[in-house]
Amino acid sequence: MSDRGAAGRRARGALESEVLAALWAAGEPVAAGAVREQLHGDPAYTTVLTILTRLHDKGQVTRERAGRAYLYAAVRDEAAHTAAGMRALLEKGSDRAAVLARFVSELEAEDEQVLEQLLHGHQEG
Amino acid sequence: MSDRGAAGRRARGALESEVLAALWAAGEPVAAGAVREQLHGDPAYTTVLTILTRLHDKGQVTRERAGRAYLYAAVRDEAAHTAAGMRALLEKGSDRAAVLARFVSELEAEDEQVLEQLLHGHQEG
DNA sequence: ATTCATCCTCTACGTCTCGTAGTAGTTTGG
DNA sequence: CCAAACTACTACGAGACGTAGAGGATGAAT
Repeated sequence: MSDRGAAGRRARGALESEVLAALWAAGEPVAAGAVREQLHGDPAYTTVLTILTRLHDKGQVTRERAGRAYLYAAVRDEAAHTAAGMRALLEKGSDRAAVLARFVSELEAEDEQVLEQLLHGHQEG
Repeated sequence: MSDRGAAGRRARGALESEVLAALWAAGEPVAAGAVREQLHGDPAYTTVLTILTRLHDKGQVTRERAGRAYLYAAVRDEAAHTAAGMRALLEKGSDRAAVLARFVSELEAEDEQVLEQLLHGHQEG
């Protein structure tokens, strides 16, 4: 019955994101059932399995046997995942410098400072 | 029949990207026919129109009347478009600092220098 | 070994977005 | 008014994803 209530079906990609988030939150390999418990809307067990299997097929998730069950883990943590997406976008463009310029120009001041510190720390080695 | 040859159908999103790229390359508002000429695979005129209309519906493209025709233009240039995508990813994450750390840690040295210069120039206020 | 409870695999369907394109309507120039 | 060019409307196929049931496999308990 999936009490997604009036929400109905999730948006495209939402469940995959939620599953990944659950994996990140767990911090260690977890079984499908455990993942399911972290999801909103109480999806069926098989639904979660399907998502985990698809993520596995796409290489975004690894799994290891633990007795009769599999324990799933995200290949990358959230930060790496997001950063990889950002780099993918950056590299798809034709003028990376221009993209970076735009990127920082609309970045929040706080993030900007974080960035600068990261760059300094990374360059003095 | 569109001789995309053995290539067959484009991947999801590919045509939209190509259309945007054509718009960026043009640099000024262009008619659908002109856009079409820049595309690979010789898609039908109406196909291009459909894509332009959809992009317009999504607010990614503007159009202005020019006699009987419309002239289309991308709302953002490529750099802004890509940068916006990157920022959207960044802001979706829960730990922006961590994401930025990952981002720069795997960035090419060249891009890293560009970034640092941009930050310096931008922070002198 | 048999049974039970889990967990997994296979299969399937609905929906949404996108690639692709035809047909009909509109506008403009001759 | 007619033809050419352009737009709008409509539609279909495919792929990804949300969702989930039926049935197979396997470890544990008896």
